[in-house]
Amino acid sequence: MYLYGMKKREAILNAAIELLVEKGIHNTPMSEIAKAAGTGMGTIYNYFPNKEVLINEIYVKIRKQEETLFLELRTDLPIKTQFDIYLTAIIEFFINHPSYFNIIQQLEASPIITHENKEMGRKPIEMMAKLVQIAQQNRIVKNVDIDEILIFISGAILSYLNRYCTPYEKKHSSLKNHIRMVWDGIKE
Amino acid sequence: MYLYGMKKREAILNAAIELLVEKGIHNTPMSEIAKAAGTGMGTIYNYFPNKEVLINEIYVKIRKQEETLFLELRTDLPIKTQFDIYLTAIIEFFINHPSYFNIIQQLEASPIITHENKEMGRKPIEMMAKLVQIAQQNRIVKNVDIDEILIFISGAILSYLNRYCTPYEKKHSSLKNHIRMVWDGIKE
Amino acid sequence: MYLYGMKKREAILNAAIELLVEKGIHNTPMSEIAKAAGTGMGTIYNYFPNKEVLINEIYVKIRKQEETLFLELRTDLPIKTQFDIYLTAIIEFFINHPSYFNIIQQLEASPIITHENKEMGRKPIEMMAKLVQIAQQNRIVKNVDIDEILIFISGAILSYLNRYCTPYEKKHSSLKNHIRMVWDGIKE
Amino acid sequence: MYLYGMKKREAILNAAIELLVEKGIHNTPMSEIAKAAGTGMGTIYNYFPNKEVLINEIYVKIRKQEETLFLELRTDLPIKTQFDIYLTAIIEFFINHPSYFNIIQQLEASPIITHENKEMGRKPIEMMAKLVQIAQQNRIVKNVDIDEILIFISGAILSYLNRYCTPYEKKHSSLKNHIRMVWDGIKE
DNA sequence: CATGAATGAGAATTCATTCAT
DNA sequence: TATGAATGAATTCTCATTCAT
Repeated sequence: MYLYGMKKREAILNAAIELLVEKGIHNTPMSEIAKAAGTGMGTIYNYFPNKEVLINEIYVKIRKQEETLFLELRTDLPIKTQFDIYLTAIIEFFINHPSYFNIIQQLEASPIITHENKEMGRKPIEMMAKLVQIAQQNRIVKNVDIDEILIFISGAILSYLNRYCTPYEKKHSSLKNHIRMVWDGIKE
Repeated sequence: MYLYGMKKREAILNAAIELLVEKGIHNTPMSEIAKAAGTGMGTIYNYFPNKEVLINEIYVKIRKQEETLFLELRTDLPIKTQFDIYLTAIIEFFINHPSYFNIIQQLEASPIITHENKEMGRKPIEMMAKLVQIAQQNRIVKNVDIDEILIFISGAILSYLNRYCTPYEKKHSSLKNHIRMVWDGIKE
Repeated sequence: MYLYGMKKREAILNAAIELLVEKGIHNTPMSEIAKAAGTGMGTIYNYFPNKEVLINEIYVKIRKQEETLFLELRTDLPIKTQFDIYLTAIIEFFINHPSYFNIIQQLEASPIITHENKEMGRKPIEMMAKLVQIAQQNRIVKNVDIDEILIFISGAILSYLNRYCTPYEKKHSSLKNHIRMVWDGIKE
Repeated sequence: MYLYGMKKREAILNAAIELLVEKGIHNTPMSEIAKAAGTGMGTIYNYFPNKEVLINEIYVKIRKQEETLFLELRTDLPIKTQFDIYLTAIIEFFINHPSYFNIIQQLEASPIITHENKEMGRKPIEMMAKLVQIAQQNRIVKNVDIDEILIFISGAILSYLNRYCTPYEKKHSSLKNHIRMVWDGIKE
């Protein structure tokens, strides 16, 4: 059956995600992932050749989900509105999956994730790139190198989530204020 | 000698920093740190009770240096100028010590650094907090919760450095543009 | 197999016993135990979480075997006869397993064995306690606090074995004489 | 001066004794002994070539003190009285120095103490041997191989002290009862 | 003689990965 | 396929001993 193993595979990935958040990559042995996933240790190796690949797949899995948030631009809406929608969506995505954010943070800094996958992880921003480009053409956004603008935006997203998703830090900043600051930063 | 051990201690910390950047925390055995520092393995344990403490001290060491950048506000200068100075200084500090930035990134996400030290690491931003407060009183900066503004600013700094200091990514964004965007984001 | 691991577990315990006698606890690395048991180092840790537990289990194993010597009193026999049987049995048990006695001696004085296990190690003497109690009721044994009598008896056993099982000391004292002295010591 | 170092030497031995009781031989590093003795680590090695020798000297030191208890027989007294005096003296010696007993117990089972020193440790019993011999000649004590009798006696002493000096065990057995049992055991 | 920092051999322990069942 | 016991290389950490001061 072409779906063979899909259940187990998912179970392993999900168990791994949970444990990675809880204990960090290097304190999460494969044996514990197996136990949490309800499989045997050897089974993991039927799906993933080694731990590195497993971790990379987690990274990719999250990035893929992130991508699905922005399949196409809503060209029928004003640019500013699209911008708001985009930022709100991505931030809410991680707020709803705080473990995803935690994992991404851990992995982004880790040498385990291949350069290739890290590059691929930046894809979701391409949609934003298009949006910014259009905005620049309409002279709504500063005429600055687009990469610089994207860096600026992603930094803002990151720092917001960083505070929001970190334990010990419970003050819920206003998302609207934050998005407004970002917009004011980039707008013409 | 009253400077007992300062030489060895420093040698160990510096060797560790270099290796941490090169290979990541968990691929850097204590034995290699010792070798790189030109000491015996046991010597490390004369200065640091275990690896965790050593790593934490590296984190603290960097944060302490960061702190020295902002001992006092230059109240004789216009706020906007102070703001530029501050941001430029912090960003240039890390640009001049790219390994420091790399380390901080690795460690900020790591469960090895104690909560206490992470808190302490946020001190440098307190100077900025004062500046923002004054700016708000003068209605130069948006009347938004000060924490939100600081998050916004630090996010911008982070993302800029992230691009700048990451290997594989050599396009040097314009610092001026970046700072301008930050300012436009927060200004009234 | 429902006997999972019994083979390896036993092999490890037995190898450890042999080495402990030969070289003492602190001169017996886990790696050597593994080699002697014909397993890999890691295997030991599949059965015993650490060295301390392994050592404790050896202690318990021996004490458990000792216990089986005295499952029930032979109430059909005269008390004095039972007394002889008991003492002879326990002394012969250790004479037949001189390494067990050596181990017990080493471990009894060691802070590695938990208080709980040490307590449990005194169980075998409880059978003797019953016997003494009956003897006292029949006014065959001195009317002295039973614990004192048991201490006296176990001391006698210990010292006999100590001489008998110690290397360098080959003079075989007469067991009968020894038991008679013990009896004379406690009899009314 | 011929007393050179006597102070330091004693300080080291005493500190070591204290620590050995508290933590066991193998959990007492030389560095801690030095600290407790108020000397530098290197100083220890001016008095004792290595740890083994230091430990052996502790053993010898205690045994020597034990010896001084019985410099000569009190031939003016009845044998039974001498016997009582002897046993009481030795038991009270260790009751007054419980750490000595603990050390002796630890060391007797340890391969660190040389065979030579262990043999020497049995000297104190020679006085008792003489006493027993005389008693046998007077047909007061059983005509059994003298070594067997000595083993019996020392076992009784040991077990009494064992209970008395062990932590967790606070019931104070009556010394008189114990000595009476020993006597009854050996008397004709 | 006194000191204690430096050393590195050696010990315990972990864990990714394999492979027989 | 699924399993998990077995494995040993790799890692952290300890501590007896040395030696320059």
